[in-house]
Amino acid sequence: MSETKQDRPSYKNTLNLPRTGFAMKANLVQNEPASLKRWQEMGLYQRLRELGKSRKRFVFHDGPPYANGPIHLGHMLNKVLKDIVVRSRGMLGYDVPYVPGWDCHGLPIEHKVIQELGEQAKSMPAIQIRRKCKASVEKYIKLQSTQMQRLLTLGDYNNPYITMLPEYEAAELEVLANLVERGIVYRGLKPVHWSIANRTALADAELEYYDREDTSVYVLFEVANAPAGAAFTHLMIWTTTPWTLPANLAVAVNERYDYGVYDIGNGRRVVIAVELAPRVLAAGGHTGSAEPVSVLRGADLLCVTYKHPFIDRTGRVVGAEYVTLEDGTGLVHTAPGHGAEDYQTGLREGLEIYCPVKDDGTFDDTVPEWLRGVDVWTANGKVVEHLRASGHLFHDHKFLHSYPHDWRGKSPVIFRATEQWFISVDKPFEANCTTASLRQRAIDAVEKDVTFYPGWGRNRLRGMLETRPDWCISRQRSWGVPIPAFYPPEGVEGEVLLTPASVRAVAKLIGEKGTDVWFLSEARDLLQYYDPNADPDAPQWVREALADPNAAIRKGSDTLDVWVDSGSSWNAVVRRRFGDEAVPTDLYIEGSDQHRGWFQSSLLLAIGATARPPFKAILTHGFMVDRDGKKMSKSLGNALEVEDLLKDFGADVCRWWVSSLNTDNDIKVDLDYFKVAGEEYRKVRNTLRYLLSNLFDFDPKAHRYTFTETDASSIDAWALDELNRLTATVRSAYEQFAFRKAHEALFSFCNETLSATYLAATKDRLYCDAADSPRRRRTQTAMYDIAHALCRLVAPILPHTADEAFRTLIPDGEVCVHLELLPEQMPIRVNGDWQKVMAQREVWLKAIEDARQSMDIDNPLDCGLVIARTPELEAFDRVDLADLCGISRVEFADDADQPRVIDLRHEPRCERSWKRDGTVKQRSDGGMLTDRDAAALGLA
RNA sequence: GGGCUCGUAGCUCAGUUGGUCAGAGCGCACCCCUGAUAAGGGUGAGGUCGGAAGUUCGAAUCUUCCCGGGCCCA
Repeated sequence: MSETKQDRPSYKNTLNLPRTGFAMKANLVQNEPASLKRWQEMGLYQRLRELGKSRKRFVFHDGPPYANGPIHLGHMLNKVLKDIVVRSRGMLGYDVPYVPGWDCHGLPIEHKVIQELGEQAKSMPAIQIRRKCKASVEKYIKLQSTQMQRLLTLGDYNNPYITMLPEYEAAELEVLANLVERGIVYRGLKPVHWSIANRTALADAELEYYDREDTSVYVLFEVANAPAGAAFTHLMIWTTTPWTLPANLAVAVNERYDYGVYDIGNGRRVVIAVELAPRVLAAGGHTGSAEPVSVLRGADLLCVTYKHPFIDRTGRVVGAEYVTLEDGTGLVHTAPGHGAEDYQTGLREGLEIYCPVKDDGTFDDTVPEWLRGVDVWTANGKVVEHLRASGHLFHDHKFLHSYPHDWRGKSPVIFRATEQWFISVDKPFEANCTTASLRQRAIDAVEKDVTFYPGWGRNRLRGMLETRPDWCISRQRSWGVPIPAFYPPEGVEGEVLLTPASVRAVAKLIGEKGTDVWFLSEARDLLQYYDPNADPDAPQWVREALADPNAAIRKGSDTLDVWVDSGSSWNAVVRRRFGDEAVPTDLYIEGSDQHRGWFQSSLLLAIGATARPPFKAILTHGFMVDRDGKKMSKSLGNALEVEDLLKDFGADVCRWWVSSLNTDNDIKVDLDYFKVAGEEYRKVRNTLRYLLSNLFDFDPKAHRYTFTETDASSIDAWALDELNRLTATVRSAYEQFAFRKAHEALFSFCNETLSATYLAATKDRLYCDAADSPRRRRTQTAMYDIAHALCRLVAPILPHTADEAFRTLIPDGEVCVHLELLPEQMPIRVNGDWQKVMAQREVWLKAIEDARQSMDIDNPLDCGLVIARTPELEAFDRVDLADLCGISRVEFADDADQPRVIDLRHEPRCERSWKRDGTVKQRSDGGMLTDRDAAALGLA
């Protein structure tokens, strides 16, 4: 035990120890903004567009987030995924323009602005509200843009698309004009929440629910025409809104329920759902038997018709799934003009969407005399009394229920059918030499022309298309793109003006002045580009009215559903910026909720306008849930903030986390997962750092080693072959948008192939060989190529770290890894038996571990290994094999069926390399050295 | 209530058309190194594949039902 460091020469400073300026600690939070700034200053996005001029284009189109707050985790996931696509496709050799966009119009923003304004909003003209909305949107676009760029996403942030800019709005109206030209835009009735006080439609977000006392009534409808042998005379319905009874056109039943016939006296046999009958009969004070005379299925009632209790008309029984046994009688009063479900039923059954209530809440002249001009609240009482008097009322009672109120006026709202604009999904139109409906064309496209990632997206989108109703595209709002419709002057009969030519004329004006012009100008001025004489579709009144300077043409006050805004982006952005051939776009990426939202609105508008889908492929990702799989929300307190994550971990760690996910379904989020991602990131970073640090004295121009046939069995050839495998895996993963696969391969390569195997095995030669030894230079050559390739392979995921490492590897000042392409396969000859050797290594390591336990050896360098002599193994360098096991030497033996570990502690130990390889002896400087170390020092 | 979808070791995930498929990494435990050091290496322990029934010679993998999530509707 005399080998103490004190009395022996120290060789540490004769070693080629690693050194590098690439810090172990990433300091992402400080350093990433510097990368961002560097890329901005060098015009990285523009330079990539320049490089891309000669390349095939891959058009990826961004779905616009809503500009109404800071970005959240969902945005982070979405934007990072998109950025990995953009960067990886670019490095695969495509030209990938990326134009980020923002969705600006719509109720949530208007709602928030109005709420902030408070009382004064009521008296404010639309144009003022719009200006406030615009300011709010601009604020959030700025914020979100900064945050997205902080996530190191690359795009045309200097020239994004913004749906409230005139050029966008004009392009959107062009799409509308095309749909009008197809003949599939029409005006029809639809019930909406209606504020009588404000004479306006309200959206769900504008409702507040308060308790209200109303009268609920059980009403008898006399059967007009029942199936032969039917034992009933009346149907009993229940409603809490007696004022809607004048609009009753049907009674809905659930076909699967049992309905009983009950004798309630005076020859009346009434139908009530069996399950509800006892309650109903008791409530009505019925004293007779509660046993049904007979029982039938809901389906058996479908052909029944009945007489309206106070209007001369018959209604009929229809089936509806929404009929439940919670309240009422199991027979639901249906007024298609006064209820959402009733409306759907009405559409399906071909009923009139009948609404006798005017915008001031009073009845029109289509109702009986005694109700005309009466407001609905007064009508409630009148209807009840009328029913009572005529013997149609079985029971009535006051009750308290939660009822929607206008959040501004606090007054109760009603459901009222109003005129709205629709896009028909079932009306066939001519295009591409075929006649088919929008629905059919969309389904065909989904079946044949669109690729879905994951595949089940196709089923989902198709299912939604199959069942969706006509698209109601009008909203009674201020903050949106106006529907450019014109109505004849008061007192003049005539159809509304909305023709392809008129829409295009207004689109031209809006393209110049923006949609504010609609709210600021007279109808006549809005039509300045419109020539009715050149428009064969122009209604007659338009020609006359435009010719008469005194005619007061009225402009419409509806705006377009915001989904028409974003759904037009394939035209407003892709086609306008990149030309006709850029549509269909190669890829859309959004959360799976967009099967109903943007994917569908884009698909319908593009097919309606061009008869082609807007995209070739759709990639969807799931939603964030917490670690228990529950929905994330601020109110539950389980939401993480993007700002915090960026501050605590940095963008590259967040991106590394995103790339680790299986994004097909729900995505669990928890702070701990970011810590794990941080650990993995450090591993990757350290691996890169170690590669770089061992290249400190390597100049590829001067020192590159040329591999030959004889190097095929070297561990360096093995490592380069592994790099080729990695390259193939990662390229393929990027091509298939399988980022998790790329992530896994990259991590495994850094962690196992490099850190635990190759770098551990080559450490000795890098440190102890003569700096210029061919063996060392060969390893450095391999490591250089590996580092160079690895930087590029991780660049789409870790843009900052990859560039930092790349710039360390090539200390030129000018390079940027994001201007490079992904590596290709390198020509390298490798001994195919390496795979077997690596499998054997597992066995050897196990044997060594066992021996260290049984022989009480601490340091593996005190071990040698005897292994079977086979022609296969003898092709390999025994030093390589020993280094792979971290031991001093390997010997072959004919009798070594099982690997045999030998204790070398009795042999001399090299004071420089710490190996006991059998060549250690005292050298001319007095030190104990191996032959290799002596040679490295030039000693005899 | 309906459509689509998910539920594999503590965690994140692989598991093609049913037959060594019960796997990987992380984490954890133990050990080593101290010339990648707020680093590095080795070994090991963990799961009746959400539950039940069924089809089959054989199922994590097919069918049905149930339980628990998610998105979108109602």
